[in-house]
Amino acid sequence: MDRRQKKTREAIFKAFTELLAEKNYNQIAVQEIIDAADIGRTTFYAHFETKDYLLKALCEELFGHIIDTAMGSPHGHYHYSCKYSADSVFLHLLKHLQESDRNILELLSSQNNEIFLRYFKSNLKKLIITQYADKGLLNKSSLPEDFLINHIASSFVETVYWWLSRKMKETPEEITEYFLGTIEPILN
Amino acid sequence: MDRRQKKTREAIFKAFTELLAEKNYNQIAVQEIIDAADIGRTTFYAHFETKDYLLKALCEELFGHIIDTAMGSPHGHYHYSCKYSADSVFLHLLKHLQESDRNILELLSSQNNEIFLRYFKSNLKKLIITQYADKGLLNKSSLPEDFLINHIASSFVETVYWWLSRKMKETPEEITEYFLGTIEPILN
DNA sequence: TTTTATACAAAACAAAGTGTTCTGTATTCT
DNA sequence: AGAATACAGAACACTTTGTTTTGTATAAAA
Repeated sequence: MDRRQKKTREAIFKAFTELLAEKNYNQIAVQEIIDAADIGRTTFYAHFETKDYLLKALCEELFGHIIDTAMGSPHGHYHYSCKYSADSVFLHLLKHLQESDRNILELLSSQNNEIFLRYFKSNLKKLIITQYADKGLLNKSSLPEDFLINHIASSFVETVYWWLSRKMKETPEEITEYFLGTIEPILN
Repeated sequence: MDRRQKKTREAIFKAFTELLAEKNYNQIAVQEIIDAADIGRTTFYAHFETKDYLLKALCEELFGHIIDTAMGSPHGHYHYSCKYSADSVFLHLLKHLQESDRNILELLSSQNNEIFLRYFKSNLKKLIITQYADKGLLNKSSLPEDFLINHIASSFVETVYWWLSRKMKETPEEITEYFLGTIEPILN
């Protein structure tokens, strides 16, 4: 990709992210993004058809990346049991969120959190399928498999939401414990 | 309240609800609502300062009413045990949703479902507090009480969401069973 | 280096939507 | 019957959107 394209794309993302952190999505004008990114009006529309497409692109970058890395090399070189590895992915995910260079947590705590939590959840399902469903960990329960997948994904996202709404007073380890405390009783 | 006010307020709600069922909230222009409600431009702004306030008012009417009736006379004349009564409230809630004259389910299944699910959840917490927290049913668990309240409310809303996304193939009784299957193991 | 392609900036544009103000009419409440 | 007020209609200034045009600068290819 052209260097110029990369630069302006990054500038747009950066400006958009900063605006999202401080005000409502609906109340952000395209012109504001353009001004903050310091680019020409034409340039913006050359990159993104509309504000909604920009949002979509941003979310795909943010969550696609996070989930992929969490799935890719989830637990180093150690040999965990199947179940422990499934559970520990969530701890790693929380740590990834904290350490992320991009301010995902800022977006998830902003006024626009519902938007991002929704994207987060939909991307998370893939991970749940890999970590639980494909390993046959959801068969013990009498509940339907896709109901459980939805439930686990929702519970994790809502746990993160609760964590953020309390200003992240707890450590990732504690949050993981809380989360697993709601999931493990169902699966056994 | 003036009859004229009631009429136009109803006309606006009706038009808005129908529009919400078929297209995205962000893409609904105030003018469209005005045209659909067949009222004057001035009249709309006399009733609602902005589209967001209209949404808020609609949600308060919809969910405030549903939750209140579910809390008010939850289980007829029978004498249930404390726990059973707490659980059965959710079955009643689902039935209320189905039977509602207003098309709440249509809104919850629409493109705008996140908006309404969020309102649903926030109103639901009051009910959870009444039915679980105030009865001391959340003390057995080692998890923090407000974490559990959030978790139960979220789980119910997400269960409803899952139900709707599957076109409500299951009965309210089955859905209640699924939902309680995710909650009861935690509380014991 | 030269050539070619293209990403960009700037300005102007029509179109649509927003929220307010004014005047006159119709309805409701007392 | 009279006073109050909710409403309709039109006009208004204003903001935002998305497109078009023209010219320049920069990157990739020869």
